[in-house]
Amino acid sequence: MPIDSQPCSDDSAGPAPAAERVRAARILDAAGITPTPQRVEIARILLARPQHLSAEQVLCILKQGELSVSKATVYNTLGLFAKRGLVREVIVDPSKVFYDSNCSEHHHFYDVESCTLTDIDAGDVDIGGFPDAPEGKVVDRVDVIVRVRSRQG
Amino acid sequence: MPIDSQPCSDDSAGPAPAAERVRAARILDAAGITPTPQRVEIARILLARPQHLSAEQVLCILKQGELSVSKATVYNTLGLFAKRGLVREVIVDPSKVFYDSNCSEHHHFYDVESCTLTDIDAGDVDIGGFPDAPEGKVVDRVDVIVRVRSRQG
DNA sequence: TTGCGTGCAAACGCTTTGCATATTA
DNA sequence: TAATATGCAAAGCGTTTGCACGCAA
Repeated sequence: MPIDSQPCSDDSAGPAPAAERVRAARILDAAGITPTPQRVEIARILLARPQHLSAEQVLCILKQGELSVSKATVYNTLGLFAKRGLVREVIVDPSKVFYDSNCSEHHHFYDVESCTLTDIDAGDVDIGGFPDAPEGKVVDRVDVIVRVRSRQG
Repeated sequence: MPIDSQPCSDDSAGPAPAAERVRAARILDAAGITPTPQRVEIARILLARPQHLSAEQVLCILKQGELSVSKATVYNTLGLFAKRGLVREVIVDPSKVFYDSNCSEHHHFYDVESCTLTDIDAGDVDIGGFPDAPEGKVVDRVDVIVRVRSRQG
């Protein structure tokens, strides 16, 4: 089980933070989520671009900023975002959940050595029909996970 | 997050235990695993038929038998079996790993409410080609997980 | 004032580890 | 005898929960 201690960094070279915060706050409003400072900051980080971050990574990036956000709030907020459809939980590693800010339909490569996710465009994978869901059940979501590793691991 | 406290039971109405143990011991031998009593018992339970059990469920079934097996041994053994290809780890729930005794290629329905896995035959899902694995990487395994829930969840 | 959001610390649950004992080859 | 396996309890780690405080409607 690889331990990824890759240092985190908020290397978003995008618009000025203030503008990003406004954008983030609008997204929260649209999702019916009260845009508190902590939530706006987390949204700003996570929704800046399509990416896959664990709660720990989000917490680490937050620590580099001015606003202090507790661990519990990070977990609560990420859970809330996921419930409201702002991000998607990606479950590929038993030791942690990744939050994916790319909400369009797509799939993933998962590098089991670096614990890193990479998107696979939905158009690049055809999934032929699969059997009907069990009686009384409806399909919630289909995940395709392609686990990769270094040659001759 | 649904809590499944479904009681466990070793309802294998198959061959007599003694014969099953012999079979299990042979499988362990073939995999180069020393067939100790604990390992044989776990193999007997898990490999009796295609099924998906969590470590906790295995532990629970073991408690109903005569042989006592510690929690640590269950985890060590399941991890060893997975490493040697006797079972497959199925990661669909952040809170626990399932061990799948069906090693032929196939995929899964996962009922997020009952935390239950059901096989989907590999032949029933066509996966059109996906992009090449990232540079220097090889595909280890492709998982398709169809998450299902009750109608109008 | 009523409710919601936050921070903190403690609790939780699954899994792993350390070490002494027991078993296997 | 040398190496491996087991049991037990404790430690780890990601995540959740309980509760008091703070702030907005």
